[in-house]
Amino acid sequence: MKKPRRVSLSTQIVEELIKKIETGDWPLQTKIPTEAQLTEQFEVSRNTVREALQSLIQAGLLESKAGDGTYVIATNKFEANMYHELDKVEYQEIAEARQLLEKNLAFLAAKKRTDADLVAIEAALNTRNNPEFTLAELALKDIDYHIEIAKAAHNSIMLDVYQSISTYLFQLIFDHMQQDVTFNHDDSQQLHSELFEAIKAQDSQLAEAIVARISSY
Amino acid sequence: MKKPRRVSLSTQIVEELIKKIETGDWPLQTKIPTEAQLTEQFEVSRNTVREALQSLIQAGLLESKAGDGTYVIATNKFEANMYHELDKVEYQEIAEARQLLEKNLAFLAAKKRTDADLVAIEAALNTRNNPEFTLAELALKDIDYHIEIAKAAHNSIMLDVYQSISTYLFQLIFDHMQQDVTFNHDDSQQLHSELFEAIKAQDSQLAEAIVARISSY
DNA sequence: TTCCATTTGTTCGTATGTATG
DNA sequence: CCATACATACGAACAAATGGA
Repeated sequence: MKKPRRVSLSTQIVEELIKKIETGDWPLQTKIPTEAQLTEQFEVSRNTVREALQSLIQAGLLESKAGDGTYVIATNKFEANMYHELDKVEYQEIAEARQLLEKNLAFLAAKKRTDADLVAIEAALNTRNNPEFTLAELALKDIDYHIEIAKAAHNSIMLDVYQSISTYLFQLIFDHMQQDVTFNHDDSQQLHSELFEAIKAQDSQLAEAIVARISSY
Repeated sequence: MKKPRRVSLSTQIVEELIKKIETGDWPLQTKIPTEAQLTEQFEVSRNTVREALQSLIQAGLLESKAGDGTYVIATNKFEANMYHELDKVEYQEIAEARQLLEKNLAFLAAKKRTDADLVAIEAALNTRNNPEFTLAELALKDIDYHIEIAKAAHNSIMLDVYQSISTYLFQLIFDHMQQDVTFNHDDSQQLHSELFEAIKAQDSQLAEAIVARISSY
């Protein structure tokens, strides 16, 4: 009843544009093609293109500037609703939010992970545990690992939230590793492996506790 | 820098229509004039009328039915937000995210609340505990109360996240209260008062535990 | 600084499709 | 089947803002 059999052209274009944004083809701050270019690409009228753009502007993903162009200002619904500019937020707040979210996500992942999730998480873990990595590389892989866990939590809202701040986590994790003279590669690996095992065993309490140890490391 | 730039015709029409709705000229369920009539009345093209109507449909104040007409379904923005229709999956995810975030926020608030925060939280609590409220009003005040707690957590990221899902929370909380035949106004008040006391006493563990009881209610 | 090409913003007219009663 | 009303789409024109020459 509620499903329009025919999807309007502007809706189809909205889908295409969202794909570009979510896959990272058009990262934050990207100036997207002009309306004229999109008109040509999609072979529709400028009005139809504008209708699609208007939807995304309304949703808070795009922002248009007269005489200039249209820019990507958020990559998902949740980022769009954030009133604050993430890059102006206090370092300490990001660190705190990170720890809380990672605890929540590990808890959920342990409860809800599928076998397929386990495969993905283990793959990320093995990549992360490459001893040849520099600290910078390790920080990136660390984020990848936690994002896999976030996916296993099967809650798209929490995943969006975590991904929104993950961009800013790199600097945080990297600095942490560098400044902490006691940072130990092997201990860190050990903890992350334990986390995987807890999720595998579906021990959500343990998973949460291990994340707390990782974060306060 | 915010100079009063020219107002578009469609924006002017939006304002006229809102006036009609808010003053009660067009009460709920009113079938408003057809696009053709509005075109004539405002002396603009049908496109311009449609653009204005589209804004109000997006805002949730109007609803249009092809082949029939356009109807008033809410008379202010607050009502409009109540009409958020959630599918089953989103519903579950929001409920889950809500519980986790409220636990996190209560924990942080208990640790970091200032005396000024306490005043604000207590005021929201007292408002919430008005026994004359209907369930709908109670649901709204409930959200206000939790947002005050979120502010006391002093983490702008977590606050943003919570506020961004709070628009969806009304339906969630309202349904919960309505469907739960065991829902007890007094018990609910008691728990919320206990939560306030725990935050006041800065007992973060207890605050978190109470939220868990509230959510699983 | 002014000027200009580019780009988005607004508005109109028109045609055709789709849903309702 | 038909009249009505909304839905979608196209084309065109001019206005206004922007950034750079």
